Amino acid sequence: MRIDIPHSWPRTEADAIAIQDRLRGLVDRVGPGPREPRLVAGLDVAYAEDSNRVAAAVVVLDARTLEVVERATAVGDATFPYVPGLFAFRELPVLVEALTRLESVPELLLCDGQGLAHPRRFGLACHLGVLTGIAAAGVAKTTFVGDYDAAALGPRRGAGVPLVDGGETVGRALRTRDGVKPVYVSTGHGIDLDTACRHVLALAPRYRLPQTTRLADRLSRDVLRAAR
DNA sequence: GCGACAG
DNA sequence: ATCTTGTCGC
Repeated sequence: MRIDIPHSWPRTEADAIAIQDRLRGLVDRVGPGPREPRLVAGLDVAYAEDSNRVAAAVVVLDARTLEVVERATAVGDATFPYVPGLFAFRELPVLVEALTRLESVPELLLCDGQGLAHPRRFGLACHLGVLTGIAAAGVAKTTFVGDYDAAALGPRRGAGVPLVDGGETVGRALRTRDGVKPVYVSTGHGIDLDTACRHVLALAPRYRLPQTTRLADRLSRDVLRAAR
C-alpha cells in the first residue's frame, strides 16, 4: 500500500509536538469503523539492546479464522529517542516502511500502544490511522494517562470499565482473560470504542493480548535477530 | 520542586 | 523496549 506522510520526521521534541497538535484535528473519533472486517493487521517494533537498530513487523490476519494472510517487515535505525508522549516518532518510520511493503489492505490496524489515551490525545494509533486513512485502535499493556475503577471491573473476560483522563473517557480497561490484568484499548482513528473492544476480544480468544500483536511481536524479534 | 511516564 | 530459568498454578 502507498502512504503519503504529510510531514517530515522531526528531530526535536518541539517539532514533534507541533506535528501532533497539527494532525490531531484530522482524527475521526466516531467511526463506527468496520463492523465485520475480513483483514485485521497487528503491528509491533523490536529494539536492539546496544544500538538504535529497530525491526518492525505487520501481520495481517483473517479476522474470522485468525489465520495469517500476509506478513511484512522492515529494519532500520530509530531516529528519535524514547520520550513518553512522543513514542510514535520512534516507531512510525520503520512501521510505515513495513506497511508500504504490504500488498493487501487491512481494514483495521491494531497498534501496540495508545490511541486517544495520550496527554495530547494523539497516541501512536491515532497517528497511524491518520497517515494511512485506515481504521486504527491502540491496545496497550499498561496505562499512560487516565484512571479507571479497578473495583468496578468484573473478573471475567469481556468486562470493561472506562479509562478517564481529565474528565474525559479516553479508552477502556478491557479484560480479555478471566482473572488476568486487563489491556487498555483506545480509539485511534475511524472507529468507536465499542467496536474496537469487540474486535480486540474476538482477536484474543485465548491469551491476554490479541493474536495480531502476539504474532507481530514475535515476528519483529525474529527479524531483528536475523538482521544483526 | 518531586515523581511518573505507551514501548 | 531489553537483561532472563525455572517454576507455581489451572
